[in-house]
Amino acid sequence: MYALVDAVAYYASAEKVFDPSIRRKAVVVLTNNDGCICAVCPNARRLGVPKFKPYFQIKNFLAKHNVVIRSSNYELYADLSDKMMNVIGRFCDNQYVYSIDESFLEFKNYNSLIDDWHQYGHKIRRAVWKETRLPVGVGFGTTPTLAKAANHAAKKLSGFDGVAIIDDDLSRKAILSRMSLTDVWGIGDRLGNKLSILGIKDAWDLANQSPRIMRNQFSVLVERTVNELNGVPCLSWDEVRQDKKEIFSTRSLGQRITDYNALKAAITSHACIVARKARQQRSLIKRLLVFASSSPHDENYYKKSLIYEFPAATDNTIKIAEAISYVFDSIYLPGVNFYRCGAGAIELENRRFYQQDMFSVSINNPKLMKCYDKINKRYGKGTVEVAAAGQNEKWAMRRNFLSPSYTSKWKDIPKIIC
DNA sequence: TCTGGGGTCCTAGGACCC
DNA sequence: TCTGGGGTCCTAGGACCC
Repeated sequence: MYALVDAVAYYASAEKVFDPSIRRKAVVVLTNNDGCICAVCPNARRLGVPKFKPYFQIKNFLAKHNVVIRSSNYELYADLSDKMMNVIGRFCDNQYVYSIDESFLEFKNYNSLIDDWHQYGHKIRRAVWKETRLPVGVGFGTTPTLAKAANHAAKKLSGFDGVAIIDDDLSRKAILSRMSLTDVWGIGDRLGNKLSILGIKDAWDLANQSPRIMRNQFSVLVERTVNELNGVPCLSWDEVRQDKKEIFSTRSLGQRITDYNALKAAITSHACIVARKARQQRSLIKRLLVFASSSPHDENYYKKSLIYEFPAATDNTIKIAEAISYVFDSIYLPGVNFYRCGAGAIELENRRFYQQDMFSVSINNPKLMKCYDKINKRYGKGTVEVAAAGQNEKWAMRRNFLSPSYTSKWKDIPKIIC
């Protein structure tokens, strides 16, 4: 048995944790630079607030309905996510944290222990609420895709109370026949359209297609989805939680940059984030893509990217920052209003199979990086930083509706006044 | 005044080589 | 009359997810 547990409108719910005054209100959270709406709490959803619409286009509507607006507070969300994941992880054999608010659970040795999955789901929900004040939905299924479907039902379909289970044909049909194609994990707008042209109307229809034909007409991915919808596991636990093949860090800049040093610092700090993420999954970076561009909405759209190949794959932040200085001059162009930039590891190697560089004196020093990560974990991000990543915040993102970092900054710790 | 997210994976097509 | 291979690498763009 698998489960998918995720938070209801996570960012919006996270904003409500330390601010009970907005718990019953309609709340939305904006993306970086307050660009688009990226989280809509149930109350706001009822008003019809759409997800991923540019904020400035819907500003008046939100004001009219007294919707509470918040900028993304990643420090807060990341910290609450850790707490939430810790609670959830206690309830299963294996947990795979799939995104900031979702985790897959695997139950190997529980089948004989649990006679009522519905109750068990509520146990998880209650524990998470009690310890973090975050509302979660729990979906159980015999494959990861069915667990996802059950999770959808738990949160979005009437008649469910935050928990849903797909463990036999009856429950499978009952839920899938009420789900649209694009509610199925792996089916987006495009595939949804193409499938509906073939007369496939909902998730249940899709489940009843021949996997072979789906493979021929579309791809092996759709075939896999069909199989999974029928309870045939195709995504093994290891496949669900494979290491990333690419790791990117990119961002739109709070304000446009023309300055050489400012852009260089911004890109360097992205590269350092990539390095940190690579270390987390024990990968080394062989090739790093570096890019910067103006806004695609501007005239004279400028975009330049370069690939730096390391002689020997590395996860060393210092070497990676160094690489930026090698390529930066070929990316920067005076006079361009840079709007986006970033870096991405596009070829990763497993550290276990590390090939040492015969000609390099300094080998990868895992101790240094371990220490570096530990300090930053203990004392907060940015405590130790490569100087080239810069201290100046000129390019920091725009966050006009930022809530306090209640759990990660001393000055923001909530005070209880009696 | 001006505003338009971020991450990952996959594939088609072009360039180049032998 | 018409015909012309196969592999690798790179890039841009598509698709999907949250």
